[in-house]
Amino acid sequence: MAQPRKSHRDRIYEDYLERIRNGAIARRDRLVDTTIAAELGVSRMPVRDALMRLAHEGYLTATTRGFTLPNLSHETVLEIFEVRRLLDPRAAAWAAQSLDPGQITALERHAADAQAAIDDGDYQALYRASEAFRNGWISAVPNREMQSAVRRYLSHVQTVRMVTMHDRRVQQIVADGQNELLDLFRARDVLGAEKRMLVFVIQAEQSYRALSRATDGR
Amino acid sequence: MAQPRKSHRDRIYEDYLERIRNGAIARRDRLVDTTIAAELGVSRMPVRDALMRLAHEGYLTATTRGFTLPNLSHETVLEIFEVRRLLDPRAAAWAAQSLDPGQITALERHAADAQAAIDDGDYQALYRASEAFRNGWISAVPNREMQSAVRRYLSHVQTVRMVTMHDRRVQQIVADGQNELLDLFRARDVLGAEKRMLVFVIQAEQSYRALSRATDGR
DNA sequence: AGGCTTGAAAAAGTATACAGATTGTGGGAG
DNA sequence: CTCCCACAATCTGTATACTTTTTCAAGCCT
Repeated sequence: MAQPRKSHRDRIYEDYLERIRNGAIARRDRLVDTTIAAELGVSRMPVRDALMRLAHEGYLTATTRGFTLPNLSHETVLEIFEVRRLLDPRAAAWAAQSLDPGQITALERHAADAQAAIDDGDYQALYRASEAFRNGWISAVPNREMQSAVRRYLSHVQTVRMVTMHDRRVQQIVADGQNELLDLFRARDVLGAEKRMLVFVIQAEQSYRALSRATDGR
Repeated sequence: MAQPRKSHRDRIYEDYLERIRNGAIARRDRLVDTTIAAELGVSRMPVRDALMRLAHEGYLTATTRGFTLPNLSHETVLEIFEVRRLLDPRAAAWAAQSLDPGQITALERHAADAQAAIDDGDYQALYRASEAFRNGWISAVPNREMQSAVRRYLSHVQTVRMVTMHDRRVQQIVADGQNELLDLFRARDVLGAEKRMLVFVIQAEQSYRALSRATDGR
């Protein structure tokens, strides 16, 4: 165990970041410091600090009426895709070089969870499993700066999932991508993983473009 | 003019970010909220919020005794170089496509300032001119996400400058890089600018490796 | 009836106070 | 003279209170 010497602020920050990760915060939820403070039995201040930090890091957006999940515009989503096309493949290459057997076992479990969720048609579980898979390989990136640069686009990944993951073809793309990446990770195929991750990001962008056009003409 | 409707917090944030940019904060300075608050005639809170935000964004580090400029470890500097090798060239390509004549004129002025500073041996002026040049072309990047991703590594750039810029050969590399980039920007040579920026980042890394090894065995 | 005004409610911003933690220093014991 | 300890100074973390801004809607005017 790490030192339990942590401020309320940091605990709340980590708690809510985790909630955002695993989809426990709904898009309509409005997070208000006084409300959360009352629930936790602390004052506004540490809650406020945590929420403002999450907002500055892009995981939430501050409105005049509480914090909510960010509503990335269509343009912003496309802009972030360009950044991710540069970063994610290299990060995956690092992961391929560094993942240990235990971490690969964990990824296999997440991939199996994702497949099961697809079979059950359980979107919520599919989101969680996809996020766990992504979080898993990112954790193995030894370059800490690369790691945090890649992590930063969590909201983007979630937005894209929200738009695309209901589609059966997309679900297949995700399952195939996870399985092929797993093979490359097991083989420590650095260049293969880099290339496959680039393909995966491009596929995600194509799916997003196709499905966002179909559903909503922003 | 934009609306003057801004919180103290945001004004202080921008003010101190600007000070960090143009080198007005020395490495030994310790920024303490109560002190700054007293100078500005406000309470700790907005100052504290601004400083904590700057710290979370990597522009400062929080110590147990005030905020200071970050002391990036040798390893961190090298890790960030890898990220910048991916991002900076693409950002420069975007800039080449988008810079308008007025912006190019501004860049020419900054490059001239840099050359003058080199001739005078005025490091402080050279830092400022280099930062202004960098800030100038980054501002022209139309992809806002790319822009903020690249801006984020300000402290890295400053750290590298601090270690390398006293060297005559490095000064020549900087001057050459600025002039050649300017030519490419003027010609709207997107691919040329991308490639030249990659060369520039690699040169910076090589200079850093050589000079940090020479001066300090971290 | 429709548009505008106004005021109460909600939440963010700021101020102040105090508690907890850390650092540095001076004095005493050996 | 040196080492250790305790205490004061300093700064961060949290609590609470007050102020300002924004929103929303009821009611007024035309």
